[in-house]
Amino acid sequence: MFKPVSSRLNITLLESEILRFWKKYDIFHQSMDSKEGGPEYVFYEGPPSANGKPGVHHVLARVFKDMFPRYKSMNGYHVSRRGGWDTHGLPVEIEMEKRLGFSNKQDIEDYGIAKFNEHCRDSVFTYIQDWEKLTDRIGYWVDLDEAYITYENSYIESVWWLLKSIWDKGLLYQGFKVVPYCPRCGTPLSDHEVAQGYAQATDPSIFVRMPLVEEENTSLLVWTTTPWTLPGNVAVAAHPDIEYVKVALGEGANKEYLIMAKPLLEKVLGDQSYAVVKTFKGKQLKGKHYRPLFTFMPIEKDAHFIVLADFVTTEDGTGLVHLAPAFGADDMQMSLEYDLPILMTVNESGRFINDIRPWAGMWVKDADPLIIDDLAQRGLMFKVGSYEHTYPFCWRCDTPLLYYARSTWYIRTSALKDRLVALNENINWYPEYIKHGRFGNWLENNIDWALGRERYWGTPLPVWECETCHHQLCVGSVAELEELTGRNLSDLDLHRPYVDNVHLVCPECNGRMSRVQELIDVWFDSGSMPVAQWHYPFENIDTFKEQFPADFICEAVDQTRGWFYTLHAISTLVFDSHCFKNVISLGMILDKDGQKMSKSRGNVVDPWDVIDKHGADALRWYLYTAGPPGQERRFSEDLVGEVMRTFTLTLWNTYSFFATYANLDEWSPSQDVKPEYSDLDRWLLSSLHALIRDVTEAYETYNVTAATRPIEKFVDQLSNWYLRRSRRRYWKTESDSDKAAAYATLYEALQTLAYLLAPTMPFMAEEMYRNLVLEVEPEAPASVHLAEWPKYDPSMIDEKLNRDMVTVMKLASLGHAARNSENLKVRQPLAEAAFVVGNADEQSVVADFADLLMDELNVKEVSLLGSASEAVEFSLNPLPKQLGQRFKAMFPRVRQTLLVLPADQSARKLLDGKRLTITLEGEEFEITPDEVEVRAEAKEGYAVASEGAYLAALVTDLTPELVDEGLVREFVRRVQSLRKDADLDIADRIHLYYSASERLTKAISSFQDYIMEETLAKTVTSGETPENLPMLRDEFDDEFVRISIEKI
RNA sequence: GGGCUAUUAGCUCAGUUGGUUAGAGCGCGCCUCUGAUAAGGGCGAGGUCUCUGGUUCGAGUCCAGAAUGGCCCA
Repeated sequence: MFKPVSSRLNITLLESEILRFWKKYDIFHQSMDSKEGGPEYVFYEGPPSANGKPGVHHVLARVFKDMFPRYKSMNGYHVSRRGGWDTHGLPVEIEMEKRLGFSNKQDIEDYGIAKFNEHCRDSVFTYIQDWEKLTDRIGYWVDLDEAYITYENSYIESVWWLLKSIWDKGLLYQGFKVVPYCPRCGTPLSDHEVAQGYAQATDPSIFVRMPLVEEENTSLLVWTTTPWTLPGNVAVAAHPDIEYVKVALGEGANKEYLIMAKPLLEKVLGDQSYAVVKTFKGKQLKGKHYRPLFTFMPIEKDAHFIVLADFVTTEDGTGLVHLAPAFGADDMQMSLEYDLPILMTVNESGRFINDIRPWAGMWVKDADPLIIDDLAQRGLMFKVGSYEHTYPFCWRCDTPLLYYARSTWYIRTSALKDRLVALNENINWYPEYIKHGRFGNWLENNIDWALGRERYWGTPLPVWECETCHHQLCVGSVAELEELTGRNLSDLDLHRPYVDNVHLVCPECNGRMSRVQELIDVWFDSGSMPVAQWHYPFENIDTFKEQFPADFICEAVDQTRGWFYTLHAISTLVFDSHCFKNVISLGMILDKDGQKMSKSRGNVVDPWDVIDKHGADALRWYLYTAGPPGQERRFSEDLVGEVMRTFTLTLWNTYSFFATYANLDEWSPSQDVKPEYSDLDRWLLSSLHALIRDVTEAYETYNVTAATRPIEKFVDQLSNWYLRRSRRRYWKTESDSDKAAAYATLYEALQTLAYLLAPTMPFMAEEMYRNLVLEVEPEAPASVHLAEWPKYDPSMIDEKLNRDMVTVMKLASLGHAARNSENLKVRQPLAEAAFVVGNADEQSVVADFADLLMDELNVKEVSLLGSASEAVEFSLNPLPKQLGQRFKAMFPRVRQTLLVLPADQSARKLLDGKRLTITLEGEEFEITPDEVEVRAEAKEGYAVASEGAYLAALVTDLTPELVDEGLVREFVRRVQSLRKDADLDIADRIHLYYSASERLTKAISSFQDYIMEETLAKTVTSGETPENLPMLRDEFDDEFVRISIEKI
């Protein structure tokens, strides 16, 4: 016996029971332990940070992460799924600053780094319970008890080891990074802060001559709005593909040549007269040297020549851009590319340094007019004006921000660009376009990783520098630090400020060494997890080797340049290996109007609202099926409700139907009656095995929609076609081989669905499995998640049968349409339905599925209308695909020729499988039946419906017997609804009493046996009805009836 | 400003190597079926496939440009 299944589903109750069951028997750990010794499948959890509440977008990532480990586990793989938490970084600090009411770094220093960091450490798990609860509730199986935590000493030590490896390869270096900087506050501003302070500003707009060294009397014309940056100039950038010109201006002694971009000639020179001497592409300027405007500072490297850059535009200026690497991000980038010197002409207060003699100590903006004068006096100023634009100011003090180079640490990832690109080829991306698009482009244009952060709560950069001789060394472990200091540091917290208090003796000069101030980018933390989660190489050496690289990772698309990149970069740098083999990059979740979900918009959907209402499975299923995973998706609770109605409940009720009737019949998979499968059964099983095949294939290629949507379609066909057409087979009293086949087929389908749904709807699958499988097979694994993934049997798949059933469905649909067109209710039996089908192949379906069609359409007979039929008129539809490909440009004429042929006659030929011959411009062509569709239409006077090559026609004449039978079916339906209203059980027997009008009474008595069978009536009595029984009166088709039933 | 991506019915999405009448589900209206179902079936309303050019006998599909949304980076 199966556990009874109510047709009413209480989803939250069901899911909570299953959660209890999983917990009680620790099924999650069993699912790992039981596969010990099997092949490893490696999954990496991208660590979330628990200092904010989890939202529906976290659910998205988590359910996608969950399905593949579950699938692989069912296929015999051992999948350990270690959780992790990201705990460092600026967001944590900002949250804490807010709470403590701080507004800048000085506040933190005054408060004390130790105390501040202690608060940060405490705050990172503020919402950990929300995370754990939600993770558990949605059925995401991940090992949070063993989760790695990025702030732990062991984790940091592994990160140090990685940094040391990179240091040893000479790839960790100190350089400059240009940041928006407030000279008054003495601090860089974050992007967020900069965005608050944009305002309209007027700056000088000057055009300066930079004379070329090797071309007489010829200057580059260069534009800038920041004259104070000119003493820092080291190069000029031109666009490689823009056209430049050399123009001649002036007369006699004033004659000179200028070089600038051609499209900007008019704008810059206005109505001055000039002559274009030469036109050429920007790339031809590359490497030409010019005389520096200023020579205040000594320069050791080659400088003052033309470089090529894509960021040069022809919107403003001259198409030649002055580069001062200390004061512009693009400029700095070019200096790395061309190895240019970096001239720090300005100090941290925004004033010129002493080397800049005429203006030393002057606030740079004040120096602008003086610099302009100086250049003008030397004949280098071509034109002076002013320029209005938006410019960022400090949101605190309104000082104009300077873009200013600060010393910081970099990883020279650009040195390994080719490896980064090559190793990306080993990765399977889903969606595929990310590989060579967003990610590949990013790698191709790789720039060095700016690693340093001047902050407090994070992994300290383990570089010590000598205060005397500036010798630097990188420390890769606590043991190494102990050796260098000769102290026991096993209790040392590796965070600031404690680690800053560790000083070393310089091996070069015996001076005192201190740690540099910086922390590292928090992305380096998470990108280190393959190594650091195991405290490799200090422990778990074998485990690390077994768990690297990952088979599968999955996060949202915003991680492309975040975690995906840092994983890839670190493993390329340290191991020369890719880090993950398969990756799914998920689209973002938007609200129902396509807007980004954000707290400020107030459109954030709380996952709990959805889960409490529709359950975790429905939410999961929605997320898998709603659209391609890589695409952003609009989310609303209603759409999850739709999953519930159209999929979950359909499946549930099929399952409930099965359990109910199987129990009534005491059917079990081991019963002795040998099943005799019908075509309908064979069709369902054929579809089922094709489904197993397709879903398995989809999992193997990480195609989530293909692994889920077909299941939905199958369930729809199972319920609304197979079961609807088979219902009577379960109702009938005798337990024959046909009934056995019906049960066996439905059972196999439902049981298989439990397995196929296990990775995606773990709750529903568990419920079905435990009832359908465990109840009859107590030795089976206790959970579907411990069971084996089903294998398909190719011999069960009958493609022809699958196609035929599609045709049958189409004919049935047309039959219904035909009834509808004449307002003929399905309850009214008709004498005959006749069909036309498109081609010879399909003609057998009408005979093969005659019973099914008769039953579905409530007709006494079905037949096939041949090509000779009088009832049908044919026309030709030349098929553009076939004929177009064959005749190309001739197609329109071929089509015309076919359309003017005598349609009826040609169609009959084609229907008999013969070819047509047409003549076109004196040439003869044979047209095959595949190239023309024959369309059928009924002549007047029949109830018909047609679509393309298919047609259904109904014989509408009614005999008195057919009318009687129709009346009886109306009567039966009313008895049934009375039974239902009276809350009778489906198997309850009744006494049936009625009184009715004369015609109906006659009909009822002549179909008495049929009525008794349909309504489970032991007796049918006409006349007076006993008192106090459920009763119904009704009128239909000019007849009157009163019905009462009595439960026996 | 740059890169990537998307835009098809009121909503959520399909749409094969280009094939002439662009589909499904939900929602809406009418009808119908039902002792598994919160369901099923039929009909109907609802589309300048974001726009502009181009290639082609033929473009939702290919190419170029633009607009708008999203993500990332400046």
